[in-house]
Amino acid sequence: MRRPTSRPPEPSPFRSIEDLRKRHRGPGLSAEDWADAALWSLAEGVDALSVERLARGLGVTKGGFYWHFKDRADVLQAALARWEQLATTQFIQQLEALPDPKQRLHQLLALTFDLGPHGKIEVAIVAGAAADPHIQPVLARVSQRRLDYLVKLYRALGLPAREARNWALQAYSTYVGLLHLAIASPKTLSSSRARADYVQHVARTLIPA
Amino acid sequence: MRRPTSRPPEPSPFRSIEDLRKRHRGPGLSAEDWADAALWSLAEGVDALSVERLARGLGVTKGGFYWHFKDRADVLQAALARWEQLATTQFIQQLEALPDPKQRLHQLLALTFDLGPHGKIEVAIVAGAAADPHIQPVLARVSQRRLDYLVKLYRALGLPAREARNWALQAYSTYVGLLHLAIASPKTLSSSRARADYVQHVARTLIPA
DNA sequence: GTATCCCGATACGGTACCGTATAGCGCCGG
DNA sequence: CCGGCGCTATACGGTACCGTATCGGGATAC
Repeated sequence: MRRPTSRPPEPSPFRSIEDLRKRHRGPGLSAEDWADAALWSLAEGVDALSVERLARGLGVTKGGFYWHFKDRADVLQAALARWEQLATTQFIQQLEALPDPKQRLHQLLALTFDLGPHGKIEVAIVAGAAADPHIQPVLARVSQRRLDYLVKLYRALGLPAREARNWALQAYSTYVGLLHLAIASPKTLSSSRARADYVQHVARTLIPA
Repeated sequence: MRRPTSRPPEPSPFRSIEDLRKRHRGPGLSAEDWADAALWSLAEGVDALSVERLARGLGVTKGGFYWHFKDRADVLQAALARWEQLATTQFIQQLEALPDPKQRLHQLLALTFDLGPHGKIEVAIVAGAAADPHIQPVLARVSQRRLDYLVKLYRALGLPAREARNWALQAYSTYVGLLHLAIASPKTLSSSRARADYVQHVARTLIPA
């Protein structure tokens, strides 16, 4: 690793348009290419993310890796930073577009319980790798932000602080449990019919009013 | 590994009284000693369970390990078999002692939400290592049995099959979510005051009648 | 008191990683 | 057109495991 010239402050997980332009002028891989590959590799488990395996997956040797990153923890952190962004800010901003709190809560359930394209990553990180020392602090921040947002939603429904906290905890726990079931009991809730039925049930019980 | 003489069929995780008597006649370690150590080591994560680390922890070298077990997967399976017993049969039998279904459900919540001495192992396996290839099949069986039992409980309350299934799924998801929070957000619900409050809330919302 | 069983010590070869060092190639700017 | 920048290939030494083989010693059983 020499990395003598320019690199942005690095917590920002998305590059600007200019950066995207400059990309791929040569056949070489950028730091973002490695970080992206690392993020997708994370879906196979944290242990699956190894420098040499990453390089093999990209069709190169690990030679260039240490030009971009200090070590394995460095690229892991970069990948997790991108996920953290996806998992909190971006997601919350989507919901903030809706006006009615109750509507937001419904939308929240519909969105989260219908695992999207990033679902595999979400499952792998939250339900599958929570105990990893590298994951844990990131997960702590993500959970906190999600819980805080849920509390805010329930408070907007008119609930007192303590009640809102309990509802938020329960709602988030239920969500995490669903992620867990994707691993522990994949055939349960495999049919979209059963899923829809379950979501409807959860929506009834998790929205107090 | 020679292991030429007696060893029981091995899925049975608990030894008989006679076996316990015969134990510790010499300073040597028995297969159960290794399996116990493996189970406790599991609380530190699945990767933490390695043959040589286990031996170091027991103050010996790995020399004798392969006399008892075929390989690492063998002792892991033995440890998980013991946990599977604790996590399903024994637990369910405790509850079956109570007569009233509703009472059972309350007791279930009180017991599970107050993580006992085996709580660390439960958290580590269910919330921390679900994705591990060795854990996954065990976890699938455990989840299935727990869910089946919950469905049975809710049906005993008079709910139709479909409803009971949804309630059972939600109840178990909420429980798994709590385990997850022990990792992802340890300081939340750290005070027994907040825990009790939350359990009470959950009891209210997870018991339909 | 001796044989046998149980189990630990030691040593070995193999795999999969890690991080470092160094040399080389294509491309782009001057 | 050429030097350096960006990136890669190769090679190396180190760590932590794995599973195997073999020797040895203490306890027990007879």
